[in-house]
Amino acid sequence: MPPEQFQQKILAWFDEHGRKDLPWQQDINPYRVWVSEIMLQQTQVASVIDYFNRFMARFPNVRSLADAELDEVLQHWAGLGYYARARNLHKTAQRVAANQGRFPQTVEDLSALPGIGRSTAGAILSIACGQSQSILDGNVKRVLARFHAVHGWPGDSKVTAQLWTISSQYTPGQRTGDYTQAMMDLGATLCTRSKPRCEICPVINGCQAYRLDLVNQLPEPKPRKTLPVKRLLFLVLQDKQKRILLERRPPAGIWGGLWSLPEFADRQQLQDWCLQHGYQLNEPDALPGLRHSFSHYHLDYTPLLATLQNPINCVMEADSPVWYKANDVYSLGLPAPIKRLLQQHYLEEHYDENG
DNA sequence: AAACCGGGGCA
DNA sequence: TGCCCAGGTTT
Repeated sequence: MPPEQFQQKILAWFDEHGRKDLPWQQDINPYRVWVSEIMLQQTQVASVIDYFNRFMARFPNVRSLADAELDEVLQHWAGLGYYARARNLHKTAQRVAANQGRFPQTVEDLSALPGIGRSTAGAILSIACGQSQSILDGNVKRVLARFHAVHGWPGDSKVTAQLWTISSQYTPGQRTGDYTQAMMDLGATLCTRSKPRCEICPVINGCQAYRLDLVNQLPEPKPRKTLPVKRLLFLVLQDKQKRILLERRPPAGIWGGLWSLPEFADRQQLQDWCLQHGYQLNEPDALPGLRHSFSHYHLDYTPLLATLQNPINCVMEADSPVWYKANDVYSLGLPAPIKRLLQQHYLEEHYDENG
């Protein structure tokens, strides 16, 4: 989609559906836009409104903010979090006040101020100063990553650079302030991280992620440095003939379709399961915990050893569990950690029998 | 329980 | 240059 058409659709959507009655969209000036942008970096629109109004009532202009005690600024920030930003706000107000209250009018000079980066500078200059400058906040990153089907994590420097290029290509020469607000609004309300409302998006026609059915895959998440850990219990349940209970796993997911030991998130789940199946167990012995690592997570599991007290009513249903003797287990194609666990178990059993 | 957010600060 | 951080909200 050519940039002119993209801009026209975005601006038409903004005219019809965009929010235009937010407090910082009234009496627009660099000071109000700056404060609102800093607040909006960390908090949703709905909660920022009250903070912004109270902040403006107490610090109506950059001079009043510069002259205030830091403690009072922090008090008005209390509850927003990221308190370093309130300190930066105060420091920057003092620098701007020292410049006769005039904000720098270039991205370079603006972003030299504490707490103002390239994107915030672009927002201030486009919204409050009528300049044609691009932004790239989290919302716009998501919109553009999807629109151009940009793979990779947007926080990666190469991906960020790519997205800045795209952002510049689409930024209009006219009505840039409205366009900036529209893009942030679109990302916040339609092109959301989960459950995006593509069916009412003004630029669905040109959206590559939509065309390729990648909307839910893009933007890609931050690569995990440490793999997540899942914890569960495996039940080694033995009957009086020393057979072990095995279940067939569901066809999808890890070890799909393989035989395995019954697994539980916790002991309560185990109890419920026993009740459901009419199994009466002695109190299970927990063996030392073990770890099995997959490419995408670590599985920390605790084997529980228990003995069945009551005889089994053998129900021959399609997905009923089976009881297997030691030797049969090995021919069954078990997941490696389960196989190891059972081998270990039988070795110990054997050892016990022989004293 | 973990991702997210834009910029600062440090190796 | 790249990594970690803050801290409240969302998923």
